[in-house]
Amino acid sequence: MAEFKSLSGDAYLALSHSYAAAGLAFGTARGPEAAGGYGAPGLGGELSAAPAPRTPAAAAESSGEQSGDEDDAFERRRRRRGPGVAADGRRRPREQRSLRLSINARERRRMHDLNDALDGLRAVIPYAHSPSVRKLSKIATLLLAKNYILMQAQALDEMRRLLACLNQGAGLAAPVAAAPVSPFGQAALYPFSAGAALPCADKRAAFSETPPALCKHCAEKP
DNA sequence: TAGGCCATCTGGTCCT
DNA sequence: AGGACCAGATGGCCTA
Repeated sequence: MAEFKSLSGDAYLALSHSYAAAGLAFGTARGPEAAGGYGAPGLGGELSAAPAPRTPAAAAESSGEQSGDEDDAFERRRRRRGPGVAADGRRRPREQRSLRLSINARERRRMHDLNDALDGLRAVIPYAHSPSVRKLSKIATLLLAKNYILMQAQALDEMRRLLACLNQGAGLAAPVAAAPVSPFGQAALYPFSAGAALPCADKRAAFSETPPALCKHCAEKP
C-alpha cells in the first residue's frame, strides 16, 4: 500500500488515526465510520465515477420529467408513502403536484451542484486519482480536505520559521521545539511527525504532492 | 446478508 | 410567493 490509491487501505487508516490522535479531524466522526474509517473502498473496486447507476425505473422516477413512466413512478411513491396525497387520503390538486415536481427538480439540481463542488474538492486533495480507484466518499472528502488544509498551514508555518532562522544566520540548528500551531489556533499534528504510523515512503506516496524535503524525519532524500 | 454510501423525495423553516 | 437550505425517510447498489 504505497499510495492513497484506495483510501480504504492501510495508509488511509493509519493517517486517519494519526490525525485523530491529534484531534485534527476524524475524532469528531461518530458511529461505525469513526471506528472503521470512512469510505473504505476496497482495492481493485470499480470506481464509480458516476453515481451508482440506479435502476431504470428509479432513474426515471427521479428524473422529474413528466413521462408516462414518471407518472407511474409518482403514483407508486404516492401510494407508498403518501406524498401527493393529503392526510385524509384525497388526491392533491394537479397544480400542487406540479409544484412539488418543480421543487423536487430544484432540490435535485441543488444537490448536483453540491456534488460537483465535492468533485472539485476531490480533484485538488492529494490522493491517488485513478479510474481503478473508487472515489472518496463525501465525508472522507471533507475530512481529508480539512486535514490537508491544516497540514498545509503547518508546513507554511514551519517554512516561515526556517526562513527566519536562516535570515538570522542561526542555521537549521535553531530549535523548532514547540508543536506548530495552525492559523486556527489549534495545536495540530504535523503530518510527518514521529507519531505518524507510516514510513516516510508511504507518507510521501499518500501525500504525493508534498515534497519529501518537508519530511522532518525522512532520510530518504530523492 | 448486513452495513456503508448514495440519490431522491418531502415537508419544514428562513430569507428575499 | 418563491427560492434556498436543511434534515428525515426511503430504497437501490455495492462490498466485505
